[in-house]
Amino acid sequence: MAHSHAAPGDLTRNQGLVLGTLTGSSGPLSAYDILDKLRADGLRAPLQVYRALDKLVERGLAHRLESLNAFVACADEHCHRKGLIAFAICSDCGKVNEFADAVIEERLGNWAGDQGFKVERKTMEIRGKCAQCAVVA
Amino acid sequence: MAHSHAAPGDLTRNQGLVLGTLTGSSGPLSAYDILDKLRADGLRAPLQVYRALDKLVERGLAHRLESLNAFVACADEHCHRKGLIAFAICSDCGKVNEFADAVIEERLGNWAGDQGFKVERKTMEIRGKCAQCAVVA
DNA sequence: TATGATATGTTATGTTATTACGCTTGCGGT
DNA sequence: ACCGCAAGCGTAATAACATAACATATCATA
Repeated sequence: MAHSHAAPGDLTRNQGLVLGTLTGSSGPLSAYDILDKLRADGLRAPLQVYRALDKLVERGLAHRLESLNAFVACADEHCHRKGLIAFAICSDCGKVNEFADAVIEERLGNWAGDQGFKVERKTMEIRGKCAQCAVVA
Repeated sequence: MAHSHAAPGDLTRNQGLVLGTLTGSSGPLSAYDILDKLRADGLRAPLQVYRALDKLVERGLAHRLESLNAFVACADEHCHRKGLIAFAICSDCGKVNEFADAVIEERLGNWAGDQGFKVERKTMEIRGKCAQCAVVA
């Protein structure tokens, strides 16, 4: 399964804390942001956060935004998205919109097939102004 | 023009040195990799490299690979690609293949239009094994 | 020649991520 | 019950990536 969520009960303490922090945030958080929010819960070192994030990302419960060096909780709580996930990141308000597009994924698959390229991970991020922020500006 | 190359003569000394280093490399280089290669030419501080990279990226002569925190020279010397550029990065040999796909770009444009999202930058990177490395493995 | 825009050089600092090491916990096999 | 192993955890140190702040220099052009 490319993107299977699991019950929160499967999470370890640190993983649960980190996921909870991401879920409770309105925007992406860096690992150090998360660490700061979890000091009260006993976390002390970056590695504790990075290890939890690795597992969460591996299981599809969180995503890494490469262009931000930050993380978000997966917006899709019910596993509807199995494939490529794209992110639209507002450079004003910081909000992230997660979406999927089967056609894009197919084109990518075709290209890879033609080239003999064996895909392991895909990153797609667009930066700009969300509808709200575009109007204001 | 979204992606216009200019004559090398337009480049400053530092910009020329940095672009030359990227062009001479078979794979992506981090800013610090570049700095190390240019110490002999008198460069001493990361900022000198980052400033040159900023300009080169702005002019489309180089690209930043977000998922690697590294940079490559633009592979397209004659300005044929104006739009979204995607990168296929081999996790074995490190080589990067640059390509464009009009359909993907169109889908992205449609999505953005529907959402009222004003696109400023696009990042698309796929990680995996290139044809050569996939065979060997 | 004065002005402004762009580039440069240098030091210090901030931010993101990993290496290395050892201990603990849970669990299957004998 | 005991062993052995895999996964997780805690801590300290360090590596890798990036920017802030400030001073100086270069050059076109008004």
